[in-house]
Amino acid sequence: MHHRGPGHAVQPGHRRRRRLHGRRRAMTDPTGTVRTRFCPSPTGTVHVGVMRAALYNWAYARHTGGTFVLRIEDTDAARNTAESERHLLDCLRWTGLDWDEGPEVGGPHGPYRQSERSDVYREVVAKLLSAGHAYESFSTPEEVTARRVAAGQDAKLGYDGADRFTTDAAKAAFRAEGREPVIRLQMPEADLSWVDHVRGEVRFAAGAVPDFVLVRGNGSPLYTLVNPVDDALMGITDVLRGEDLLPSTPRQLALYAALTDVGVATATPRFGHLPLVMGEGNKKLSKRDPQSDFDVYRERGFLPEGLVNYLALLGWSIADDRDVFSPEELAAAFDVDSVSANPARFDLKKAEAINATHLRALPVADFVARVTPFLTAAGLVTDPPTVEQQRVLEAIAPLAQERMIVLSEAVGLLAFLFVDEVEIDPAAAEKQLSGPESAEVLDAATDALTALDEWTTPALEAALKQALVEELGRKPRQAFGPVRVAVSGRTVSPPLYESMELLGRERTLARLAAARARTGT
RNA sequence: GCCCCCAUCGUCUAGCGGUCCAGGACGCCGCCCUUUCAAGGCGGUAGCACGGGUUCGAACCCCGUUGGGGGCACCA
Repeated sequence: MHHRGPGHAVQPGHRRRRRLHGRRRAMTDPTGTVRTRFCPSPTGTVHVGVMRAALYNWAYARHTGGTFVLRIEDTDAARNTAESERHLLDCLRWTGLDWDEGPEVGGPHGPYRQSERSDVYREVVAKLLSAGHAYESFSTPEEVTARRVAAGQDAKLGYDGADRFTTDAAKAAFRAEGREPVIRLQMPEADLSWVDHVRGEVRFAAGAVPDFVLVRGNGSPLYTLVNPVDDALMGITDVLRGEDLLPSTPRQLALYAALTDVGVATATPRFGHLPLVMGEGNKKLSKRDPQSDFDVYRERGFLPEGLVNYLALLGWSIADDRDVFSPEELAAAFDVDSVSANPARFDLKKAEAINATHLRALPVADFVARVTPFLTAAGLVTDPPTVEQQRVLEAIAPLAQERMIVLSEAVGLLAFLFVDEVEIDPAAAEKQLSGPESAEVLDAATDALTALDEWTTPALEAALKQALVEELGRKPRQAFGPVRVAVSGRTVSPPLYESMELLGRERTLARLAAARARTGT
């Protein structure tokens, strides 16, 4: 593979300018191989935007021959559950995003769950405090707001730095009245800027970001502390995350400078802020939106490689004339520096089209293996399938495969082959099984097929065409519509003759009779 | 309100100053194929938000306007 890790010569192309600007970085660039991370907070459903971020981190690590780290950010005990974490890991595995370090696989920088790292944070905070980068702050949120308002300012400006120089005596007095301080980082006086992988140089003016809280009054650490500390300790070189976190980057930069000063960090990672995944109506795809739940795609029978392909397309393209590719091709080609800065709307239609392409490209045996669990879950085939069920499945698979978008559709499309009596879709019956014309067609078909001695696809085709098209004079769509519905229960089915052959003479004739009875003539 | 990000077909994108009266994909429309529905093949529809610069030349660079989005917690 072509390695283009940081520190290497810049590649041709427009992204070069970002790298060149990078020369002006004030802080130390990471050196060595790329280390990316995915650090979800397991709080319930898995969001597609979050999985896209995981995918890009994985792909960048794989592309550069680097390391992909998984870390669980469960500092908010009230919102995180073991069940959610299991589910998250399961989603990652299903998607094929294997991690080199993290829960269940270990690694040299563990533990990889923040709930197990309290001692680490305590130690770091002590260093920050004694070096004067952080301080105890006794102001309550109400007091801060009151001060802003009194000064005629917008309360949204946030904390005002009033406690930076609280004396020991004053602290003692606050403690005496039962107050517990939060610990804040003292922000530097200089502008904070970085060269973003996706956006180029981004700059925040000095003073624009208030001293922020690192540790709660009750002593528990916050994300604002823990996330950069762990990135530093785990040697993360490239932080690729959603654009919604971009405004917090100045704080991280300031913290990194402090961490470097006290010897906890050796370098500041590069950042890449990925475009947001939008839902309908130009809004960030929220957790409330059913479209955002990663599970629904799995359950509908999206292929992992199909979903990976589509998710990768949300902000990136592999070439100007192609958009279908495998996870391996993604890993080989992916470069964060060519990720688009535009927000991307999740387009279900396109996701389905991409998935359908992958589905059709599957070797038949593979397709059968993947579709079987869906049929089993629906109670159509046993687990494992019987020899006969397997035979039918393998025979119909190539025909079914090319008319499906997701695996779950196999249930509706193939059910008729695995039951004695087919359940007829009312709308289909209304359309094809009512009136004397339908009765006539079904009668003619029944006669022709009863007389048929060879029950094969070519024989069935010849007999039906002869009886319905030639003798009855029906147009093909009028001739075969009723027969199709009678046999399969739907207006959409695998090819008719093949289906009838697989179904066998007895069940086919029984269904024609049953349908004939419904015509009401 | 303040800070930040973004701006090419309806959607996702290619485009990196001339090779662009802007390419691909999804969608949509039409035709072909055809036993339904698909698939497949062929063709079509549709876009550089606006205004100023810079330049011999701008979708591409700069500034502004407008529009959209995100963030402003003792959540992550």
